[in-house]
Amino acid sequence: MQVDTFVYRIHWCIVLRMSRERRRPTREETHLRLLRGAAIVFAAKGIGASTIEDVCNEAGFSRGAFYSNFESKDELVLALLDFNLAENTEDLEHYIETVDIADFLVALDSGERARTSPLVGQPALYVELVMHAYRNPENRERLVDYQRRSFAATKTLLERIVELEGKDFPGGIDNAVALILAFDIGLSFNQLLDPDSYEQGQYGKTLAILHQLWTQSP
Amino acid sequence: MQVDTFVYRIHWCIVLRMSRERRRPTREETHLRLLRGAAIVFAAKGIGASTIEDVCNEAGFSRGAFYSNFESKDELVLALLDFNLAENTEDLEHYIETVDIADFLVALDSGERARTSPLVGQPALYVELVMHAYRNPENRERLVDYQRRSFAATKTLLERIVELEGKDFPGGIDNAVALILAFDIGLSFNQLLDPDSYEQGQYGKTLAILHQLWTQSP
DNA sequence: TGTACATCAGTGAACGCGCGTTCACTGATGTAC
DNA sequence: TGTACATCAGTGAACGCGCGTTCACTGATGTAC
Repeated sequence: MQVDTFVYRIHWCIVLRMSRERRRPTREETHLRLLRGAAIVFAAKGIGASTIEDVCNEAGFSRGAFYSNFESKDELVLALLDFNLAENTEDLEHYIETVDIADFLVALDSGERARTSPLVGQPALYVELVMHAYRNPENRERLVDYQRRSFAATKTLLERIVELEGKDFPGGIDNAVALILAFDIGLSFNQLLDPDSYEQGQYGKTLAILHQLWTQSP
Repeated sequence: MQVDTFVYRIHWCIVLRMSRERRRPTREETHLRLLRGAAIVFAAKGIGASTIEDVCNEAGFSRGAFYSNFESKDELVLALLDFNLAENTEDLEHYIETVDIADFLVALDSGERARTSPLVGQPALYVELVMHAYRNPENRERLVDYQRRSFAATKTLLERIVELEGKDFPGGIDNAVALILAFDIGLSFNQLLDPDSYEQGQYGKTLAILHQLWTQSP
């Protein structure tokens, strides 16, 4: 690139922003709004029953805009999966590495939901994504990878607790991790249809009871 | 009905069976084969992605036959739900009332899967039916009813165990039931995508560990 | 800061396939004697 | 056990709506001077 070209570019970068205001979302914004729309619509109607038009209405774009940003409906699902899982794994791994274990256990006792949950607060979307991935090899591979990272992260947390208490889990740590993760998603799943049959904070409360049973065991 | 008519009917009931053999399944058989076909197809492809034709091919009938037996696709899903839940609840309730608790606990120790599971061996179908019911009021009502009956049946089982051991669950029995049921469906759910990461008999083994932790607790 | 032009993000009408549903028909089963 | 007829379960072609996808177009943004 020649120097004069470079100077022009800098020049216009500054000038254009002042002379012509953006009247259209950036490409990145459009992409993100479509993903957010998809998350909302998929959770509400299910992936299969959601139409591209539903997603576009939710995001405020036309169907043409959708196809300018995504290859197909399948690619949208994959993109949403990647987007959510990446965000969620980072978040979880960071939390688990930095949390103070004593604080964590106190929080459990107070019934606070632990941070092990996949896509916290969107169980219906998570179930949709899992069932879709169950039938789509590419999505499946990525979701399995995510599940194993969640497993590993949770295992790290338990290892830190084991170290603190100086006491092993009967049946092995992998079993304990599997129990915690399965209870987490299973409880969310059962609460989907019948939330009234469960208490607020039941997940944390139950884990606290299990923790107590374990620490008090001979 | 006049007596001579009655006599004729009896007469032909016997005679026809010998003179003309059935070349067509009875209406009841057709109905059942369509339901079985639906169970297989729905589990494999998901309810939304399954077509009436898929179900008919699986059952060996034409689409016309389907509409002679069911009002619509939605009615098929509802019928399948009712059929499976009725069978499953009865089965579970009967098992729980008659099982010998000592035998039950021994079986647990050996890693045998307990009989609390909804639609044992068809987790994908169960998840499909739940997500469909999540969005269809009529189906939802029936599935919630089923879940509460499962809950009650499992609670009966635990009450018998509590009586046997002479010891209460910390946190209350409802909590223990919720834990067991959530762990059950959650483990099946997590195993869907990644069966290799779990051992055979992990459900029973883990429940046995929990049982032991509980009985040994002070 | 302005202008001319190129590019390209987003529009919305149109296409066509697939699927749920219908319907005229066939031949098997039920009924009456 | 046989016959005549009515009924009705199941067939498969046809219909038409809805949805994924395409495409010619518009006007906003990027580029060069």
